[in-house]
Amino acid sequence: MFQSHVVVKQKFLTFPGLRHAGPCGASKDSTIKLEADQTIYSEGEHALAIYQVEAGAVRIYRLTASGHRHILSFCSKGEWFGLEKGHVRTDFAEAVCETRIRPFPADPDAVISIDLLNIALTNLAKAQDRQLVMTEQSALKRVAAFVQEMAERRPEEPEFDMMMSRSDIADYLGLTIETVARSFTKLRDRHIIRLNGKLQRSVRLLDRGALRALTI
Amino acid sequence: MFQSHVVVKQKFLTFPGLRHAGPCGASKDSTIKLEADQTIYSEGEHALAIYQVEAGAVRIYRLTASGHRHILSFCSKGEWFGLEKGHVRTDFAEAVCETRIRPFPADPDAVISIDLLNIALTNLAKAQDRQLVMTEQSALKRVAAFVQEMAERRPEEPEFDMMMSRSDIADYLGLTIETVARSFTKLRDRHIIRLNGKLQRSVRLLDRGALRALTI
DNA sequence: CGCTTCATTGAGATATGTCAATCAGAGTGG
DNA sequence: CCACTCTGATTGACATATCTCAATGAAGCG
Repeated sequence: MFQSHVVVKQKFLTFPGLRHAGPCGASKDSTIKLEADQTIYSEGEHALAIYQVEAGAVRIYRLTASGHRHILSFCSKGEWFGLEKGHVRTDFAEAVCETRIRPFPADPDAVISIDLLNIALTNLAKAQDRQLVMTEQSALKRVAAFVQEMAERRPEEPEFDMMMSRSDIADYLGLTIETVARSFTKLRDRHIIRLNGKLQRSVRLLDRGALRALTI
Repeated sequence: MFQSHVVVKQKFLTFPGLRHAGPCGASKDSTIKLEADQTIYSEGEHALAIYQVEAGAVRIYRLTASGHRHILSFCSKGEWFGLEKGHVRTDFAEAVCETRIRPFPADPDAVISIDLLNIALTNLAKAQDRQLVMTEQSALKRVAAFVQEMAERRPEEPEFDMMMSRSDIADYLGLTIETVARSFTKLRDRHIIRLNGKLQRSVRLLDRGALRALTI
């Protein structure tokens, strides 16, 4: 058992984000710029920092013993990741696309102002919501829930870019790439969404009601 | 944004567990005795307390809009539940069998000693582990993972009682009762477990290695 | 133009859901 | 004691959704 503040001090003894001090590394405002697929941290590493996404998206995943990748969550602007129970990373974090993140905080004293409990509870709530989505048997519903989740992150924009590949989505929803593609096709054929762009990752919502109906 | 300690004080203004002050209610050592299936709290209620299980087991679940029950977690001896992000319950908590729980803490000053962050992170880690189990496509593997989870809670005992019904297990693993029963039969036929008792809820592990192999 | 990558589509195999019947144990009442 | 019922678990037969394997399509790039 340990107290929150003790944990904090243990976690942030050293300046986080050192591995990113390359050409794509931290600028003087302490944000870190990442290219697509660049690793932020890996399983087994010492957990030195938590991060907040400033732009782009991050995937948090684990590798099963059988070598399958399971994506636990996607984090986009404003969301926090990297808060762990122990001092060792249990998962991997990578940029989905060109991304900017902020390690937080470098200063052990400043960290007291971060509400770690709130971050943990927010992530817990999301993990629980996802559990419900995963047990929805229908692949179409899972994909619909995913689109809904992505759409909610940009409530104002009529069209948005999902950024992640079909493979990412499949590993997130526990489906195969083919089933994900078929589900997107169904949503398109039912005039619920329109897909645009080279990689069909740009989504325009045509029928929010129908989408929402699928997620319930 | 709020600080942990502020949350604590808001959460515990009143003495928790008032609804349990019946014949099965709190004794003077503040533990609460519950019969099987007795409700601890329900969705929509004001969150007044967190709880620790002293004996028995508790199921935490949600009801989907379509009326399906999804069990988020089972909590057994020593485990904490009822810590929520907001002030309103988002799920239901019920005793699986005859159960004893301790509301914690009644005193706003004593609560400071509870490591809420640790509880939240423990629950988060469990929720994430479960995500991996849920996306294991094979029903047999999910049931094996469930048996493994139950067995780990009693590492010393050669035989243990699962307490929960096939229906509970199905709602936990995102399967049907029939598939759960078939999976248990397979585990029995492969001499991995032996099932005993009227309701076949008592499990004796015959081949831990084979069980573990299924969960990987 | 060939090559690569990512997405889509098709055909067949398989696991799980659905519906229905049966079984085992406990309790109840005659 | 025996028939009856009730509950929870199991088993069977069939339908179907998703996975698997394979082919095709579309866009970018050397």
